[in-house]
Amino acid sequence: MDFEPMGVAADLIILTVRDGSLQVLLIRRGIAPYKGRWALPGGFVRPAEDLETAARRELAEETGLGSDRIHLEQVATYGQPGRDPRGRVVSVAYLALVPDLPTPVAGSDAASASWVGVADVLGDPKRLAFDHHRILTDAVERARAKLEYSPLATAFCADEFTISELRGVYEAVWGQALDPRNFHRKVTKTEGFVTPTGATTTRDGGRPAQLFQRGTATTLHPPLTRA
Amino acid sequence: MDFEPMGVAADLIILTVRDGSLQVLLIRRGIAPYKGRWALPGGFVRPAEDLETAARRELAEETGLGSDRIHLEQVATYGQPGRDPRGRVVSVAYLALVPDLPTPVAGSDAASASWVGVADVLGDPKRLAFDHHRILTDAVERARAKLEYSPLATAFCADEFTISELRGVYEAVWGQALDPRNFHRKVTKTEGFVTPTGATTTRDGGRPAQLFQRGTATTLHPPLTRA
DNA sequence: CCAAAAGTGTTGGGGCTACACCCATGC
DNA sequence: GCATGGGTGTAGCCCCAACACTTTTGG
Repeated sequence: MDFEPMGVAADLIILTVRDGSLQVLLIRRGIAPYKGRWALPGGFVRPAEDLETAARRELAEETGLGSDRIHLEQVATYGQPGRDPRGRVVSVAYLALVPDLPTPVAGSDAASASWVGVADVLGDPKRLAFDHHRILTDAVERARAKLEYSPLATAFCADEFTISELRGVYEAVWGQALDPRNFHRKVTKTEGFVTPTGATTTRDGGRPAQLFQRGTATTLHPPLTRA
Repeated sequence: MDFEPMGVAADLIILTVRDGSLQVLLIRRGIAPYKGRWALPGGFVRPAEDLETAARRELAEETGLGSDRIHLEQVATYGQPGRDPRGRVVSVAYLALVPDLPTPVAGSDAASASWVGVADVLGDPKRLAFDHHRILTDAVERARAKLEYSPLATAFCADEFTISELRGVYEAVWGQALDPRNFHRKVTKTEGFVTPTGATTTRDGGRPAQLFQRGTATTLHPPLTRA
């Protein structure tokens, strides 16, 4: 075997919807390089550890969540020579979608981790360390695209949610208002997207709304459409 | 920096359409492990080399094509401990789509490289070395999905092609017959999918067919649909 | 002339957008 | 009662699958 050894890291793009906007969990770097700049959480993959296991471990460290039920998927791998000034590091990016957490960034080991609006970060290419702006761009586009043809938006919701809360997720991620009536019909008619629990809530005001859980579908036929 | 060094490889899934079926380029391994078994072509990323550059280099070695004009995209990264018995190797998989090459597997350095029907290989999970069956499965599904919403099918065609040749690509990749008349209308009406060259050919028999080139679109609105 | 493939026209049905309208709650 | 959001009905439009039909070649 004749290869140059490299560092392999798992970096996380942890997205949530809070206060009607899409937000990403960032940490402020305490050490060089890029000391004081914002960065995506992440760390090196351990010798006997699977890539996804490493990503779940980092996720648990950052959010304090036993992360089995959190949606996590690989996005892409970034390996430009020079992307990390300390040496040759290849980074595998994982996208995590989490519900609005009651405890904001609990057991985090990073001194300062916080939720930041995605629109703000994407608007300033110099805000993030390394090539993390590029990674975030790719991950957010992946999330936006997947809302169209998968039931993934439910990953942003609590166990039980109303249709209008689900619509709020779409509106935050896509940055676009949707017709509440047509959205309601489309979601409830699509086989396996959501299943009613029988309960209702008035937490959104107005007439009581039915509560739903995630369904069993993995793809949406037909898809929802942006713009 | 406190990390365990790992080998990073770029593996290739090179697909083409020949004789009406989707085929993949495989090499027969001359050395252990998995000696004598079929495998995807690939190799280690060099110290100062970008991941995609490594993939293009391997592609050129296997196909003999100056590969600038070949479609190449990253699919996913595989890093299970134990996936390579020789040590910890993380493999970044790249999907390449090539036209039916006049010279079958020219400048290949591997003793025996050949085109194999994808359906055959996918039907037998033990045919390929390492976790390459899994990698191939993922890459083929990616290709099938992308034909729906991108003009990527043209990557399988020569510089000039007829609509029915393009339809043949769809039928081979999706394993499904399409209506020639509706397909023709859909493709030619979709802005930027194909542009007519003005020339015609009778190489497919029957009435002369117009020749087309790839257009400039990157996504198809509306998409073509399977099943 | 006939076979074969290219390409156009047409029609009926399904789904979707846009909006009118009614329902059930809190205050 | 009135504001607020939940949910249903429906009309018109567009798209699209299905298929009849015409065109242009080779043999």
